Amino acid sequence: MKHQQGEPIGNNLLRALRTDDWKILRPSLEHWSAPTGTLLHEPGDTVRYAYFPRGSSLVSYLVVLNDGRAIETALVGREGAVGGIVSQGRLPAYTRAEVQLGGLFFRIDLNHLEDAKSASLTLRHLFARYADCLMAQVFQSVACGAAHSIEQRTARWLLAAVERTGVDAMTVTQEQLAVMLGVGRSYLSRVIRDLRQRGVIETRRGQISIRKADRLRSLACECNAAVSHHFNDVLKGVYPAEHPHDGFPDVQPGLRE
Amino acid sequence: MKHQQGEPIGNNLLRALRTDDWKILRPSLEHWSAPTGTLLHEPGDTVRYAYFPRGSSLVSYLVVLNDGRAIETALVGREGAVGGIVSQGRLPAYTRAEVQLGGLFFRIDLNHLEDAKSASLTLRHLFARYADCLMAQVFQSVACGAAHSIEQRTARWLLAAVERTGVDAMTVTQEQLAVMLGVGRSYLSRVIRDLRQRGVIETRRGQISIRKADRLRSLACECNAAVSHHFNDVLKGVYPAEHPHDGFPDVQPGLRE
DNA sequence: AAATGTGATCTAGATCACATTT
DNA sequence: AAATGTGATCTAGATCACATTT
Repeated sequence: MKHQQGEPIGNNLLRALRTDDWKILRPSLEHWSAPTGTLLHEPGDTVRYAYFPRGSSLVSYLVVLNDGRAIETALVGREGAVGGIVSQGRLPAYTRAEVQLGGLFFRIDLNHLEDAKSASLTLRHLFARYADCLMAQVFQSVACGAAHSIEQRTARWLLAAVERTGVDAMTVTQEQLAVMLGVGRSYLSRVIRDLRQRGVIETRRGQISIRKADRLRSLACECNAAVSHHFNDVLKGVYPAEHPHDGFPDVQPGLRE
Repeated sequence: MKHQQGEPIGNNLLRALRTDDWKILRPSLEHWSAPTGTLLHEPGDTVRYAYFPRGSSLVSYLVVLNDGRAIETALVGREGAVGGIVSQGRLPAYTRAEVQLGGLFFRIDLNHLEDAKSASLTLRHLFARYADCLMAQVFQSVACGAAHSIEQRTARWLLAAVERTGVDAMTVTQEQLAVMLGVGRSYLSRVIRDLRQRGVIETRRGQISIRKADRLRSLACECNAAVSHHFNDVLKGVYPAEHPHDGFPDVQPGLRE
């Protein structure tokens, strides 16, 4: 909130910057937008930009296996950033990064980001803290996959998406979700049916809407809560809360076909 | 190799430092050792030190779930470091870090490490590159848990431990390994029996020895290879190779009760 | 045509219970 | 006593095959 003169930032990580750090970064931030399905980078690509999702924009990190399956490992929304965040500078990407829900972004050339990090210790530390939170999220996903049922993980995914975007209708086919979770489509279809029959969600072709977030929360595993707790320890106020938006518009309908 | 005058370092990440960066860090590195089972930090602890496993020392990162189970998310040996590596400075730990195979370490106060990072861009970048590789390892573990069988994951774990330590006999009970992988002890016992019957491993009470590493490699999933490939892209020469040691003694028997 | 639903069947892995080995 | 082995049984989830819906 510190550096807000009429310009809604729409990204909590950038909003958490000190005023002077924001001034360093601001000239290098480009306005950018992308529709659902856009690939930010593929495994092996040299990463040139960091992307900051704004408003309801959402990105998935995916590990692509030899057989072509792409398993999701983390979701990033307006609490964070994608691309060259953990590493410094331009490196080959390990993952695929795919826009899960289209919308607006800030984008920055990694050379500029590196310069900014060299210029400011506090800026560097903020990004390091975010990297720690992203790491925590991926750590938790390992444990989640090993320990929790498909119903729990499905509920977790839906909640994570809703919390980050502030949007309660996710545009995703059951097939896509099944691949991301690494489970069978046919079985997932039954899990989703059960959730629907209990009135927790609503479904349409290619879309799942949350009707009872609190019911979903009680069905989900502990994993989301554990991650958001770490965010609060390390980056207070960055993980999306109940009333999270800084006046940034939620919906970018044109980017969600 | 650059900065080696008779002192075997025993850690590939430190060995990859430029001579001048090594000179910055060396005075802050303390000799330290720990037996198998030592906890370096618990979830929520303020992390004060980074630890560099030397020789055959090996550390596990574990996520502790609400029900008390501790699922392993990454192994760290002489290719890396544990504690405050991704983050900067002292932060609450998200994971448990436990010594999986006792031995020697270098240890550094994180305040000193931060000072060194501030003093040297190249040192900072080396650690950032390592953080990227550690992240890749955890990413891959998410996909591995979702996609691969228990036999594949067991083979992967054994290989990862052998590659990092250079020791082909891991001191671990089947119960411990089952918990770390998040699988049933009883079922794992059968998987291990099958591997033994095929002559791939040998077992003793509380110990598993690798007899045919190449057979094990063909039974394991792709995940180890994918991670070591990324190490080679990003930190050439740091992931343990066939003849990895810089004259550092392999065995610290006193620390492995 | 792509997405979803669903019956039928299969199987990897979990769980229980208890014996055996170290 | 702790670790391991193993028979018996159960079940979450996978897979197949095909119908139905959008």
